[in-house]
Amino acid sequence: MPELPEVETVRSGLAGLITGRTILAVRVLHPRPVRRHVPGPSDFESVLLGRTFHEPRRRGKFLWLPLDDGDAIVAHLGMSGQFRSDSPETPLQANTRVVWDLDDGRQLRFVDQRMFGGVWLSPGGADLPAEVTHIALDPFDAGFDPVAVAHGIVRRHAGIKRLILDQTIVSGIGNIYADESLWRARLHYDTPSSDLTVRKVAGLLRQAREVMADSLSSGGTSFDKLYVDVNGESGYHERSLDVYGRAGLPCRRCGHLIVREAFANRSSYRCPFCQRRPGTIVRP
DNA sequence: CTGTGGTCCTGTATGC
DNA sequence: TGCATACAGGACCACA
Repeated sequence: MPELPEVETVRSGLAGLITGRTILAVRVLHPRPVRRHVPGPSDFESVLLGRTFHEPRRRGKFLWLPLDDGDAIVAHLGMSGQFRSDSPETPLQANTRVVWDLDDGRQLRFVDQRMFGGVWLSPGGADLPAEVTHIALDPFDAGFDPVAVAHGIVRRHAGIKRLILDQTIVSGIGNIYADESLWRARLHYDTPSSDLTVRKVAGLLRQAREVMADSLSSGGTSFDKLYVDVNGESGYHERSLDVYGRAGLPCRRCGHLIVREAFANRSSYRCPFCQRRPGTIVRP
């Protein structure tokens, strides 16, 4: 479940491991994770040889690894993707999909159980890959303007959670941080965006930035071995989540029991008191 | 253009 | 015990 804080943790970890390193060999162990590399798996193995990494970059949940000639390797972790740095003597982890041999004698490995993620070459993509241009700025970007984004959101007509999950409106937010942000802003996930004020939506976006910053400071959220950093270490932020995954447990604000509801093919968690369904009348 | 729902994947947990 | 089903969900795409 890598969202922005987890992807940023991976990016900064990669920065110290691959920046300035040259690729000596590439092995693709499963074709699916390179499905977006149109020339195919064997081309991916040959076309990268001899190129050198610059510092990895990120927008929302997309990563890219600029190369010294102006191209870039684009990477998305999907649901379960991991980058690992290992000695070549270390046996390959289960579900290892792509391996790069680097000129410092280490291996970079892309491991992905469910294979929703992938890696591919983006010609000329060092500055901003074409495959990432449709992704909106994330709340950590210096150019991110919560009020401007909020104006766009209140002009739309969908449930607020759907819109903050839309990576072309604001990027980096996934199911966990959407629920956490909505809890902090005391909003029901299905509140029609057109019923909200710009001020309220801008506040929600600032909450999203805060909750993701809190998570980033502790290395990202993880529940299991599906998200780990480049050294295989889990983050510990799950202890401080307020609603996500807490069905049946008391709301930390008011004590009402958190509920889990199906929404848009996924789960949503909310406090039935702090985050009432829009239009619900509550008598004192 | 906007909104909605289905699909891809595999490992783990749960139910009968 | 064993098999079947549900579930996890980010990005993309088809369709109304």
